[in-house]
Amino acid sequence: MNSSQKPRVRFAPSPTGYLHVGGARTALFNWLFARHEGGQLLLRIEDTDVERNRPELVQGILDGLKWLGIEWDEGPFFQSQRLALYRVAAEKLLASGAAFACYCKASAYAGADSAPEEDQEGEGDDEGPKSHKNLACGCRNLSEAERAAREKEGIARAIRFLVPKTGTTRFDDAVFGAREVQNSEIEDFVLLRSNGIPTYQLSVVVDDIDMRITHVIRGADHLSNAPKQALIYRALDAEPPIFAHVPLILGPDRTRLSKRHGATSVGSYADEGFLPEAFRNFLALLGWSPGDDAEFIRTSELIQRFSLAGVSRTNAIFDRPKLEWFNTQYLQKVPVEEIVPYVEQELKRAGIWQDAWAGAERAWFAHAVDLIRPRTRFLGDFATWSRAFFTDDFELEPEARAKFWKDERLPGMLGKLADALDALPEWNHDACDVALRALAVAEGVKAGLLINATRVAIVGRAVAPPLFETMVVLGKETVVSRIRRAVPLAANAA
RNA sequence: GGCGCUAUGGUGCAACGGUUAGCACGCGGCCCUUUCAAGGCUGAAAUACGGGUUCGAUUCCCGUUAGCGCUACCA
Repeated sequence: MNSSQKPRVRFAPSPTGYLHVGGARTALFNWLFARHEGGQLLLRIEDTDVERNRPELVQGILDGLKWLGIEWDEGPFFQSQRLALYRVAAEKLLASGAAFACYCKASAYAGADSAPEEDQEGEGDDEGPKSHKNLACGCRNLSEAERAAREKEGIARAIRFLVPKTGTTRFDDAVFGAREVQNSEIEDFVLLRSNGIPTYQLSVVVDDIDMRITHVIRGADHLSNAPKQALIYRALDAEPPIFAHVPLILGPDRTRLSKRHGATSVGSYADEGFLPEAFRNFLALLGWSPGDDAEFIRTSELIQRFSLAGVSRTNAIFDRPKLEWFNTQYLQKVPVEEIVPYVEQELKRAGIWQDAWAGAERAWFAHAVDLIRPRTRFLGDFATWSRAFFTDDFELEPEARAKFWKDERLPGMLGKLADALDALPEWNHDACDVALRALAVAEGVKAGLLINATRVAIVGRAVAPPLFETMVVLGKETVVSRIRRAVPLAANAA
């Protein structure tokens, strides 16, 4: 009944690029907040910039959110399909006197990239739009006659908000506290462009009112937009929501994250083999803290502990090594069953998946994954260095052969080992262990020499799980034949 | 330039007037050891600077500096 009391938040990306780390973090905070409060999360695509819109990017954003495990309760809504709503609001504001018609020509900035930068030091400081505080547009003083004249001329009209010259505007921010800004510092911003399309300031407010959004959680780069929006809310007879501006995520060079920082789209992290939950955990701790030293926090607990009060006010730098650390932690600490599906996906991608592993050999598969995972860093590791666990089609790493097949007695010993193992009545860890060590004693070598050489023979790598457990997982037949196959190769190496 | 926000080791966070300033990543060392990880122990490493307020400041106030944001008919 009182579901209307529950918070409603939204994630509102604009399809001008892929879903990047910063956006993902904003989406995550919105989602954690909604789940924690038992509220709703809406997804809204802010595609009012016809110039830079890339409709084909929308799907990528949705995919990124899905990979992250962030599900929304309503939407996606597209602002491009709600244009009438914004025009009505703009007209209403015009009629009430809160806004005025502007006939200035849209500033000629078509050249997109910043012109030569006004870097001349001693400029006359009286020219140019940003040279001084002439924030009020001249059109606000147009007489009725002047206005009519321009209309007659057919000059396209934009609608600007008539910002009061005095007084202050206040709003609440759950992160930055109660804020108050001088109206004299706010320019007469555009609400509706001369082409009839609303600007961000208008559409965001109209939608947030219409969608009954209670908390606006977004990047701190919008902090200075909040007062303008609060002005619109009140002019529209609505109460502003509670804002929560979260600090920005910067690249290692302390500048805003962008393409030049390499992989910044969440999709690239999926491709690299990160687990969504590890990524979430990492992201959650960028600009938020549960209040204590906890770091490995599973998503369910993140939801329980999330609070806007824990959001910090300082920008955070994206630390890739720490992200990788979280990934290894999840790869090895979470119950195996949880990562088995990801490994399955990975092996399918590599073309070495066998359906039996999801059926009759399910337990075997989980065991193999469990054996391998302590040394994995990315999901891809299951199809690369530990490939030999799943297919006979694997390479014997040259470096591994060079390192562990130096001794010229090895070919002979490997042959004897294969025979001894083959003769084993029982195939288990201890039996293999005893057989190998007995041979080492008989041959007068350290067990380590044989162990390392055998590891290379059966999995092709110097870096792999403990040998005897590996033997058990691989099975007698495979182990024996791989060792025999290695004998001549070891002879060459030595 | 104007307005605003921020400021704890290299990085991410704790300490919300009184701690030998804590944890984690990364880096070094040691242990463990069957390779490599993981794990355990351990070392180096921080309150930007200057003024206040206070018995006492990382913490509150002011200034400086630095970084970031906004300053578009982009979001």
